[in-house]
Amino acid sequence: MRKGERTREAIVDQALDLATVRGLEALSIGTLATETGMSKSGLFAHFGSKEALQLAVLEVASARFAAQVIKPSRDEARGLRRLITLVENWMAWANSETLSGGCPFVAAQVEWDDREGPIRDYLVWAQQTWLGVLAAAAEKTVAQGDFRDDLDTRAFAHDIYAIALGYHNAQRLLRDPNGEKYARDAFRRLLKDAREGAPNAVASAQTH
Amino acid sequence: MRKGERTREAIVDQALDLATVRGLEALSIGTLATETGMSKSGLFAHFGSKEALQLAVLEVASARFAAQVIKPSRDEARGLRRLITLVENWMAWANSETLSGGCPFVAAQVEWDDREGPIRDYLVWAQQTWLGVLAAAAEKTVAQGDFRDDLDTRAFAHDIYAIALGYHNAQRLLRDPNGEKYARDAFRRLLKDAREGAPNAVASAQTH
DNA sequence: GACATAATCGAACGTTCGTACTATTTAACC
DNA sequence: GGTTAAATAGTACGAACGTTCGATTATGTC
Repeated sequence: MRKGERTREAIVDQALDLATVRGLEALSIGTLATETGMSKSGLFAHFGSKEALQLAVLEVASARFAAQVIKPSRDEARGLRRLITLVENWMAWANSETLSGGCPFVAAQVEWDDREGPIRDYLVWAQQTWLGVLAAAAEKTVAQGDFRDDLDTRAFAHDIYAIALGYHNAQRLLRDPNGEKYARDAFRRLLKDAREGAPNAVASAQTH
Repeated sequence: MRKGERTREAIVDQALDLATVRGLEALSIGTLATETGMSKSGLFAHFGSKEALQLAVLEVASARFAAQVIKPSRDEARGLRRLITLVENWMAWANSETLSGGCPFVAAQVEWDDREGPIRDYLVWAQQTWLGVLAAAAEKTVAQGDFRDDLDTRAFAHDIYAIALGYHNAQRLLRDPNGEKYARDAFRRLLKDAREGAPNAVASAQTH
């Protein structure tokens, strides 16, 4: 029972790598078997279906995202500080060298936005969860008086997500050297707008 | 020579429809043949390769984009008016019922951002062109004094694109009823920021 | 209407796909 | 170390993939 889990993990790791580059659907059991040095059937036995393999890939991607983006942000004080760290970590994640093909969720979300089933459901759930984390951080920032209190935090989270999508596109497709600058400027503007009229607006502006 | 062109167009039209839903790579000659009531080989003869078919699909998508988004904007006065119309038309395009699977470029861009070849090249060119159109409209708006003259119009175009990506995601994947509102608000903020300190800032604000 | 050519079809190619089954090897436990 | 179960390999499957080729039908032209 031990060996199986280890190889399964190794398979999924490699599968994630392959999926970020080629896409989650183009991920094939045959090439994955060759890449891992296993037989097709031996590899297949770990999952039972391609869909289960794809879900396993998304799950390990979620775990990595949580470990690299969300978890380290807990070192920062709740509120604005943590919110900024979340975005900072997110940008690093999208550019991570361990994800040779960019953020796996961005690719999968576009791939599955017109299909029904458990994969799509998982993607929606994952993104809603992530937007919830961002919105919660914004909520806390409002409570601390660093954002104005009529801020629509769901909209705010959506806007951050849009910035990240633009960043991903500029980096991955256009290879625009200004991509990072554009994203940072957009985020700064978003923060400024959220701060406008906040109780601590002046003090907050001083620390930045 | 006439009949061939007609059927070819019909094929590509149907192919575009299929590609927006399933993706440009998942577009298969077999299913496309069934869907059009043709034989696989008869259909194939029109293109000579799958890649040529995919390029043909992108070309017709470009033509439609030009016809539905860019061309009608020429009825509007150059500058801010036209810029707003461009974005307005773009949002309508992304939601167009003729594109049952959303904007074909968004899907293809994510699909090909990690692959080399003529398809990727075309996608980059198409997007650069579109960003150029947006930037040119912004440039004109600056020249007319409706935007501040230190505005980075390339960055501005990028930001609009990011908003559109967020809009597409909210509509297609999340099916968020607030998606449109979020996008419009973000665009309004972007305009406001570009207007800040512009020569005609007050007059411009009055017309909105 | 005959002729040339364009358009389409039918059948088959070799691969790869996901999956199913049965062996065989390997690892875990007493 | 032998036994049992887990893990992997082997083989095969039907279907779909893009592509080729030769035959056949439809079209446009004189």
